[in-house]
Amino acid sequence: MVAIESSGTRGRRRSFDMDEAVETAMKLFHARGYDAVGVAELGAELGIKPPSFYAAFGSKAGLFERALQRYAAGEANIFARAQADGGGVVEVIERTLLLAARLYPERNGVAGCLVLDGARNSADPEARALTAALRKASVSAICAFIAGEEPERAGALAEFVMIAMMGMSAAARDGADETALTAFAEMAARAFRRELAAEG
Amino acid sequence: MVAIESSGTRGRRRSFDMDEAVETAMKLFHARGYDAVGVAELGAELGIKPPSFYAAFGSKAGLFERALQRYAAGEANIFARAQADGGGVVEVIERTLLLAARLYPERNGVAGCLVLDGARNSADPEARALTAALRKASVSAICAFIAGEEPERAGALAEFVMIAMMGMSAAARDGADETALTAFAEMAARAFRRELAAEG
DNA sequence: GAGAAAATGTAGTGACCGCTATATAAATTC
DNA sequence: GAATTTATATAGCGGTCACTACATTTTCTC
Repeated sequence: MVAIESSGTRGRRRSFDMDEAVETAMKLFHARGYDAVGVAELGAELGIKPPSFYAAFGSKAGLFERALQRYAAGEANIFARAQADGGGVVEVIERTLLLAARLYPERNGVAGCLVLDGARNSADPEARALTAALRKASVSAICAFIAGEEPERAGALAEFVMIAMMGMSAAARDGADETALTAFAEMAARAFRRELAAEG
Repeated sequence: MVAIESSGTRGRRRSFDMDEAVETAMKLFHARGYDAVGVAELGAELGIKPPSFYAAFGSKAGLFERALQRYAAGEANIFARAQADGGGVVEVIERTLLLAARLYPERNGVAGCLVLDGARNSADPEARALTAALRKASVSAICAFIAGEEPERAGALAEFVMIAMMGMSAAARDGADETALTAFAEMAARAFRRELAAEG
């Protein structure tokens, strides 16, 4: 018999698509937060039963980690996108803030940032640690970038940007629309520009 | 028999102090969020068993509502405190932001604002609605105050303050200390001052 | 004291939590 | 085909969730 589709690995083939499952889980976690999405619901939504779930992802936190990786690697990595378009510190930070204002408002039940708010108030230390690590990496990247022009105040300025993003994410999850967030982002961007210009 | 302490109402007297119980519940909800604090833990911490709990508060959300009222009526009502000290819009808003930076950092396991983050990601719509109502009242109060000097842009400016507070609360819950929050608050206050001064 | 009213303690409700033991089905290599 | 490997389905684990039925104790009014 000729194998129609040989995968090279033996054993029964997975009956569901991993990427698709992680994508679905990502949306669910993003929409309602880590704790509010149960394994039973994930299994039902993904079309897989508990044993397959745990064979594939190890645990609920394991799937959350994959969802976070997918999130951070995609278009939700706002600072990376803003940085990719080039320009100086002021331009990139302004683009970062405005992009957040455009991406955070609710769309299909999803609002804010998964990294900033996905595990907020979670009772699971593992889930909190996963998002915390990504936040730390994010603020470090922003800090390093700013340090290229302003090494002295890079830390405080990066913190300013991060806290502003946290505010926008929280506000978006509380229902703020793009207009409101953009108004905030523009004020924050002006503030950043002026802080950088002062005694620079 | 002479009644040693007649309460005027008949029936067995409550064996615990209501205010004390609400205070304890407030701290627990504030520290870990609404969903992460169970009725069993509340009962154990408050020293009351389920039937007394439900007789006194009606439900877990009922106790949360009392905790929120206590919180909003106390020293955590930052804007009210800043406003009470008098001064113009710029002074009051600056005081508000700086007071938040001083109050939000972790102290005894409690960080950030109960109204802003106490029910974040909660699966209970009632708990979310309770905090949402207080947020709405807060931003309305700030807006009305700003409108006294700047009726045109009061809405956007109040939103700016609110979103900045949300950012500080979230950052505090993620571990930001007073130094970091104060740096942010000062930048936000300068931004507010300049926005108000521009074409005012 | 009798009766009513309010709070209490004991015990347990059904539902959901994340997770797993066990057996079976489907794919491989030999 | 036999052995191995992987994924599947069925069923259920102990634990916690918010909440309650029921009987008892305490305190009131009369």
